[in-house]
Amino acid sequence: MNTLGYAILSALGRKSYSGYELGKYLDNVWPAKHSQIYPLLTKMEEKGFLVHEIVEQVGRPNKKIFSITEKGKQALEKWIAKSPSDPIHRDEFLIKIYSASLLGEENSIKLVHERIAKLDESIASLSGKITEIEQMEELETTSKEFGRYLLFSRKYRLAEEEKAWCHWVLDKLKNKKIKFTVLFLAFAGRFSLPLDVFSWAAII
Amino acid sequence: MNTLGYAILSALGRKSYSGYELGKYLDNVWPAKHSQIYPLLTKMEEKGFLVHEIVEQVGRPNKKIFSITEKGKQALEKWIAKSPSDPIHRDEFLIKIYSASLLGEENSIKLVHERIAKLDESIASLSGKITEIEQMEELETTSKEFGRYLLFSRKYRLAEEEKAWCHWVLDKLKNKKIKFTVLFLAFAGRFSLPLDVFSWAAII
DNA sequence: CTCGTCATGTAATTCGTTACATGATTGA
DNA sequence: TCAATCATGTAACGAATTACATGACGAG
Repeated sequence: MNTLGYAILSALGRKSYSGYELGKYLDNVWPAKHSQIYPLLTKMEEKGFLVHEIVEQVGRPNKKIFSITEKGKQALEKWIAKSPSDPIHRDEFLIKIYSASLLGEENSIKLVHERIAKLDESIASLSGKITEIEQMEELETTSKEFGRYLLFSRKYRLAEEEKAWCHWVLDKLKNKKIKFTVLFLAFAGRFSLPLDVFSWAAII
Repeated sequence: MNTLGYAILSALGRKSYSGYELGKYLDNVWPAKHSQIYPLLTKMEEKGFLVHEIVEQVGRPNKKIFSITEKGKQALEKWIAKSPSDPIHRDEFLIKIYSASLLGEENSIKLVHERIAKLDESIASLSGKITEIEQMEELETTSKEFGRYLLFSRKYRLAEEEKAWCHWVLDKLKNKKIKFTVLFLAFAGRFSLPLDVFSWAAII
C-alpha cells in the first residue's frame, strides 16, 4: 500500500469517515483528489483493511462510512513504527519569487502581498479551529482531538512565520538602499533576538 | 509546459547550468529526479526555449551546459506574471504524529526527536549558506544571489519555527505526567498530608 | 439562476519514482 | 574497499490530476 493508504488508515484509526470527508481531512497531511481516494478505499476494503456501511440520507446522496478493521490497525501500527520519509514541498510561489528581478519591483511586491493575503486567510481559519479545540476540557494526549490540535498548531505557527518572512522580503524590496538595516533584520531573525526591530531601524 | 519546465527556466534565467546541477537547485523549489529532468531538457530545447553546449572535462564525464533563449525568457516572464497555484506539502511525519496515541508516549517522543535532528541538520547547512551570501558586498535585489538568499532565509526561518513547535509538542507529551502529580498533590492537601510547600513547588 | 456543498464513481492523461545502464574519481 | 560525487540517459511502473458523469439542496 502507498502513503495515501496509510494516511487514510490513520484518519480512520480515530473516527470513521466517508470518502468525501476523508478528502477534506487529508488536505492537512497528504492532499488527494476524490478520484484517487474512492478507488483506493475499494481496494483497501478488498484487502480487509476497511469495512463500510451505507448511511442513507434525505435530501442529499447516501454515503459510505468506512471503518478500520483489526487487520488495518495492525498494518497502520507497523507502518507508523518505521521512520518517516522526507517531506515534499512543491511551491510555484518560490519559483516566482526566485525570479523576482524579472518581475520588476512593483510586481514582486504585489506577488508577496498576495501571499500574505492567503496566509492571513489560513491563519484566521486555523486560529478559529484551534480555540475551538482548546475550549474543550480534557485535552489529553490520548484524546480524539489531540492529533488535529498538534497539526493545526503547527500549520498556524508556520503560517505566522512565513508571513513575518514576507514582510521582511517586502522591506528588502522597498528599502533596497538601506542595506545595514536589512542585514540587521536578517541577523536578528536568525538568532531570534527579542528586540523591537523597528525601533532599532529607527535608531539607525 | 509544466511547472518543472518553468522552474528550470527560472534557474537558467540567472545562470546556465547542466542538468545535473539543475537537479540540486530544484530541490529548493520543485524537487525532481534526473530521470525527469533530462528528457524535459531535450524537449524544451526542441521547442526552442533552451540551447546547450558541451563542456569537455578531464577525469569526469562531459557535461551539457544549458542556457535560456529569448523565446524561453518570454515564456518565463509570461508564466511568472500569472498568480501562483497553491503549494503542495506531503509529509509522512504529520500522518504519524497525528496517530501519536497509537505509538505510545515513548515512541512519540522519539519520533519528534528525530524530526528535531533533521531540522538541526538543515538549519546548520542553511545558516552556512546564508552567511556565505551575506559576506558578499552589494547584495542588491537584482543580484544573482538575491533569489537564493530569499529562499534560504525562508527555509531557515521555517525550520527554526518548526523546531520550536517540536519542543512545544515534547512539552505537551511529557507534561501529561505532571498533571497527575499536581492532582495527587491537591488530593494529598485535602487530607493535610505532611508535604511542605517547597517540595511541592520543586516538583512542579 | 448560478454557484458551492454534498456525494460517489470511472477514464484518460500527465507527472513522478524506481530500476536499468555505464563508468571514472575521490575521500573515509 | 565501499560509498559518494560527477554525469547522462531510457524504460517500466505507480501516483496524481483533469475531465467525464450524475443529481439534489440551499444560499445569494
